[in-house]
Amino acid sequence: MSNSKLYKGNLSTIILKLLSKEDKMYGYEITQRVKELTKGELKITEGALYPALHKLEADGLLEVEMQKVDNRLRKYYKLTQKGTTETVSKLQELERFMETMNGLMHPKPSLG
Amino acid sequence: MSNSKLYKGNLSTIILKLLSKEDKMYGYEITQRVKELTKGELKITEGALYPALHKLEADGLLEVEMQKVDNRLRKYYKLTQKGTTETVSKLQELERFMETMNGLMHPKPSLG
DNA sequence: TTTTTATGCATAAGAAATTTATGTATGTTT
DNA sequence: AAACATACATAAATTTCTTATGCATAAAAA
Repeated sequence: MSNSKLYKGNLSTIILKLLSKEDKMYGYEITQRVKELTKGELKITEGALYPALHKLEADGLLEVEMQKVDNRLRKYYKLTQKGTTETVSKLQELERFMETMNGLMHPKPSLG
Repeated sequence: MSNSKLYKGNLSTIILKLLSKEDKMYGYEITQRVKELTKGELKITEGALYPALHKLEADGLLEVEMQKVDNRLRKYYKLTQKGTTETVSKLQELERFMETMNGLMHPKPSLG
């Protein structure tokens, strides 16, 4: 991912989230979707994306289905059962992280 | 930092933010303050904190002032001019990141 | 009174995630 | 013919963090 180092550690969560509402996606599609959704703010690099996908597959969270379209090979990924479960917990973790960071950045003055 | 890998890349921003409203703080104090503010969610480890402080100092964002309290040595850090400027831009970057992540996690269905 | 916990700093080895730089290949646009 | 878009992949280097130590003083607990 370019643009910033802030996104570190969230790539797999982003991938899982996208797949949780799309049934199946291929790598290049993911990079484009993220670019769209973030209005160009977040650009996932291939060097980060593909190893991440491979790891998610190796961990049993994603499964692969090859498909040839227009003479180009696409590698479609979809969530496994385990992946679906993991996605829920990863998203909860992320929400919690966001709240925690928010609490740090905008602390309420204690009333004590 | 323990608990999660999500916080990666944000440690220096957290440090700068705390110092921006405190004039000066020492390392141990920072770990305790973060623990308080996050209700124990985020625990900064020394292995992460001290190298981060040293880097911020090396980059000219922080300056040091030693002080002996109760026979124990404290190393107080405070923002330099450059550090104050950097803090503003780092905080803006973080806000933007949070909004971007939010947009990814809770996309508004396009009306097109 | 000895051990644990708290305070306070520091570094070093290893792991994890990413950036940057490549490489291959096809198809479309300029 | 060259550049750009599509589509995958890997490898070296970098950054950042965890885990494991190490030193030192002081208070609390066993």
